[in-house]
Amino acid sequence: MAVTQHDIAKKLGISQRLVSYALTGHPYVNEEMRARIKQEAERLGYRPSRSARALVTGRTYQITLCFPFLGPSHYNEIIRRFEILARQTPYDLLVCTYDPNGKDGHSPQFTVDGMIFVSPASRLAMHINCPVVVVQNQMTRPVQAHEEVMDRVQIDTANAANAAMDHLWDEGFRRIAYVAPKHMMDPEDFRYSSYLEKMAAAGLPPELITLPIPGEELICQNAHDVLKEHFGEHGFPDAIFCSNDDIGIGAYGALQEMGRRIPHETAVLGFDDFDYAKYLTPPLSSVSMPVQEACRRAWEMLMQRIENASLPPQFERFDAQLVVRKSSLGKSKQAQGL
Amino acid sequence: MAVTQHDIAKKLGISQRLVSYALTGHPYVNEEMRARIKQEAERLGYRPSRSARALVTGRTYQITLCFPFLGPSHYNEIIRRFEILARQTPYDLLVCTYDPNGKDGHSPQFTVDGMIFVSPASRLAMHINCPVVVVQNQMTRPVQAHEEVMDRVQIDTANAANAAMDHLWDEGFRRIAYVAPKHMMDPEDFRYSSYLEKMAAAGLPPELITLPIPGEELICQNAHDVLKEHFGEHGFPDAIFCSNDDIGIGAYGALQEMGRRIPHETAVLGFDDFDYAKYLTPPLSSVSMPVQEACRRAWEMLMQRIENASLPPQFERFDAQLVVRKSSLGKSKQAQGL
DNA sequence: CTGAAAGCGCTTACAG
DNA sequence: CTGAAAGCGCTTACAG
Repeated sequence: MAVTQHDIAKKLGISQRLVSYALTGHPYVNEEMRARIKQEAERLGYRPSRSARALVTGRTYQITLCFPFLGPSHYNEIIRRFEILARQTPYDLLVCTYDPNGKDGHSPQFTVDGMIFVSPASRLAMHINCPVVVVQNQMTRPVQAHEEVMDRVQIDTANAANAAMDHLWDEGFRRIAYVAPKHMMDPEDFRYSSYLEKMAAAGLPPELITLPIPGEELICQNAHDVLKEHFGEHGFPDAIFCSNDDIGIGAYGALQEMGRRIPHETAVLGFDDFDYAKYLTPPLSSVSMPVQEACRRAWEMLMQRIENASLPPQFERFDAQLVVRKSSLGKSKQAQGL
Repeated sequence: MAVTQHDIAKKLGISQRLVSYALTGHPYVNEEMRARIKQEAERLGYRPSRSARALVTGRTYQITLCFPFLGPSHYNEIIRRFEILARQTPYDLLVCTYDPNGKDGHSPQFTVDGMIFVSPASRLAMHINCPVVVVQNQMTRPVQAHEEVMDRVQIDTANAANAAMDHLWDEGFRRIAYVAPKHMMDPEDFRYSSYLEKMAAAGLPPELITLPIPGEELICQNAHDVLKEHFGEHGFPDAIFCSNDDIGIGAYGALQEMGRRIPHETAVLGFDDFDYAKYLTPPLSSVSMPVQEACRRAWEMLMQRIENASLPPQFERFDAQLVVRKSSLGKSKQAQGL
């Protein structure tokens, strides 16, 4: 099968241990010998067995990145950021999905050096007995006991979500709909709660448009289909607050196909501020997430936790921020050509 | 440290081997004992060491998915598809980037059961001594000797790329620009060669707009910035042929900000047909890639190669297909309101 | 500096 | 059915 250190040693008439020392940079090897060994390793096409190394060192040099599902551009950006970070370290990156509602059924079965959970998985992460960092949106509920002992990077969405609803209101929109997949119609989520509160305060009925939980189908397509049907049955809202930008794009498509102009007839506001938002026609208002900073900090926390398991819980918050673009401007600002 | 099979055995007063048999489903264990062992394993929070298992079985149950870089929505869809496939098997998915020009410097150092290279990496993949499948676009050059012995899923882009250029021409556009990152300005790439040939046949000078090779910056933003500058200096082409849809979105942004209407004043045609294409304003013409089928087939090939290393080289081709939408319609069709 | 060896946590033939 | 054991490919203390 594969070439081992033993093969190299035999070829060179030396001990296997010397090969190991030479290859891992142990100082007790003279440089001439090290060079010969490395050359022979290369010649034979030697590749170290990560399993064997991991077994003896207790380190896999693998980090698992866990999402509730894949698809959203926002997650794509997160994977991209973590890959850039991982590339600068000896760690490799595993990507997997978990069932956020499953107890721990879908959670990765095997050992890695650390895990990063994106989003609501704090319940799941609790059962993992390796270094874990959770990147999650701030919730309306107080921090739970099991969360307080975890390393967490929190994105504060409360202000931004409130600002988004205030903005839509101030722009003069009254019939405002909220669109989200089923699992995000959650009173603990600030998007949802901000929406409900604002509408309740105004004495207006909420208009909730629920999408299926993302599976194999595409989120933007789900959104497009459901919204077209909704508009056909109930007519058009003045504004649509989307729980992410993928839904926002679906809304753009639905409105456009039905001849409805954005924002003149129906305004759209997204969430996550993905890369494309500012280049859409019209540019999509959204809530910007500090992805790069959050990922960098999460990675740093994880590295420190791996170094030192007894570190006190680490915590850092970053603010999400409303970004107003043309897609959510009311009649007065539109007239000003803003 | 972590709980081992030995710990479970000691607690139950049985041998470690019995624990192993019980957990891996070996028939030589009576069901009552198996249940007791499984229960105790659960109670202790046992998780098998993948390193130890891999060391003895020679299987890591890990597959590495390699991209030249991350970022494009098209790659996001590919990751998503492979994750869905992997989830139905015992395999985990690693995601990494490689330097397509490096000899093998950046290639993953460690052993996995198989690798999937997306895009041009055939040179690199050649040096890997584990099962490899390459998913690549058809090239203008003949298949090379080292490629013929590899398992390959090929996307045939020749017809679609020609059809795209013919379409732009037939719609009446004459000043057509081609936009691509530097490494894709490659005569072996059918997008580029189709473009050059069509322009040459028409006796028109090519208008090549070169983007930097994707790094940490975003592709759509690079495209946006470079295009704005180009338009400012050289004015607007009649149509823009983009080597992927991320660039297409950047073009939308640049044109929109400069007050140029699509397609009335400048048409845009993308490549990859990402999820958002049909929901953009106007819907983006593109070339649709059979991502789901290609990924499914690549995964199947890899599983078969792992089962049987002596299988003859596997090969399958899928066709890319031009999808005409509103963004590339010429004046006559626009007038018809199509 | 180097040889002979223990051991990481598993799987799996080999005897009983 | 089960006990005692070999061995996967490494790293690393322990003697010399």
